Amino acid sequence: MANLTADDKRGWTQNPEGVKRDILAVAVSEFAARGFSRAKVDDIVARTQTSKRMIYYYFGDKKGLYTRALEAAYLKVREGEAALDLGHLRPVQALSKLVAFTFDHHRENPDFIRMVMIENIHQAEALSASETIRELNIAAIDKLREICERGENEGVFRRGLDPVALHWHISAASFFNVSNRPTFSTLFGDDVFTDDGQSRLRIQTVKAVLAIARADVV
Amino acid sequence: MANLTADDKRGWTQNPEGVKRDILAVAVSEFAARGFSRAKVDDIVARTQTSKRMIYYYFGDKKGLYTRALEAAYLKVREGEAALDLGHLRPVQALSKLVAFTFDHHRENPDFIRMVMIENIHQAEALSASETIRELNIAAIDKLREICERGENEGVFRRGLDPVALHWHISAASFFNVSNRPTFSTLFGDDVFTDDGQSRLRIQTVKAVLAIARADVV
DNA sequence: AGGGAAATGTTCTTGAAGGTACATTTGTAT
DNA sequence: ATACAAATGTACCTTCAAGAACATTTCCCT
Repeated sequence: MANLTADDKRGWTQNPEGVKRDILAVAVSEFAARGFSRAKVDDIVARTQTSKRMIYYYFGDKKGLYTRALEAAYLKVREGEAALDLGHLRPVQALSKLVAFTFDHHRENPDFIRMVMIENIHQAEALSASETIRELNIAAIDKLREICERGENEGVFRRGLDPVALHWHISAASFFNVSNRPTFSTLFGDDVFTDDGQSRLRIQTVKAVLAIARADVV
Repeated sequence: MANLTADDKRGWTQNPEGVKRDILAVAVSEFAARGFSRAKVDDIVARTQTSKRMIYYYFGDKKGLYTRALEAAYLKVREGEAALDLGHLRPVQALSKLVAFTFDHHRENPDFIRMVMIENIHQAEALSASETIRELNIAAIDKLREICERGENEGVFRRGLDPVALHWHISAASFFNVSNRPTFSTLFGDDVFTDDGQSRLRIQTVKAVLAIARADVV
């Protein structure tokens, strides 16, 4: 029963890649929803077309599956980011667009956010071990660094602007917006999470980041 | 062996309040460090002067202990905030001070931050059930609301400024700074977490929030 | 002083969940 | 067509950890 594409009249068909994809997709969703310990291998398998056996066959153990799921989540998100083209925009516009995009992109990928939350709870143990992910993120910041350089050269951004610090600010808002929604809305209501509220927050976040970057803001 | 204050020559002395405090303090630290499922009741008890029996006697079950630990963490942090006096400052200075204070205060209370992270992973289940905590937070935002009103009246802040949205921005930076340190430093290095880096981030965060609030920023 | 309630110590039970053993089928190379 | 490796199915085992049972001591009230 390990076939995802079609046929199964009798017995089963081998489909290693399909099985792996199937398991990984469910694992991301399950780990993201419940965290490492609360996610149960049996539950993951139940949402799969395959058997528990295959998880251990392909991923070794629960920890191995988790690590691969984390990588898969990063890969998917970074792929989405790669589509963004900012090269033709002036620095201020490019930065504004990057912030707004990141804000929306994080909103659209709650599973990714939650995987990162879980990693942080676990002191980034699995993340540290993954060379793959480190490379992905270096690429992610290069885009921002290029904008900073152009902005400085044109004199519209402060000199000595640190792209990493800027990335920190952009991430903080965009990440917190998703990660802390449960507690925040419980304590302060849902207003900032309505469409209008989110739209206001996005604008404010752009303004806040520009205030840090621009040379003409006191 | 359940005495925290002094004597134990033979047998033991009853000390209900001390025992509860002892358990709660360890529970906060343990839950914050490992999350709900990975925190083990036996481990908590091991760091305590009491026995497992007492946890179930006073807190019912693990979940009950967790809820009380969450409340304890909130209480402690909100107490620290209450010490902050802003009434005599002009709005811009008051807001600046509040932001800088929050930034530092979150840094100094990583256990609280981590408890909130865990709550968010768990969809704020325990938080929703706690009336106590809700009240604490309403009080927390009143201070900010008062600053906003004064600032609007003096014409230095925009009209229609939403204190909750402002709180969102302040929290986002201050919270993310602690919550995402493990993954962020793994991916982008420790620079922003050195004393100098943190000092720069704090200044930038103040500037960013002011840019949102002030009437004279484009 | 003594009796009942509150607090604490000690030991055991049990279920869930991660992981393994063993068996079988499918695909592929010669 | 056959033999071997890869892929999958099924059933079981083991351990860990939450919580309960049972026993004892301390405190307070009259």
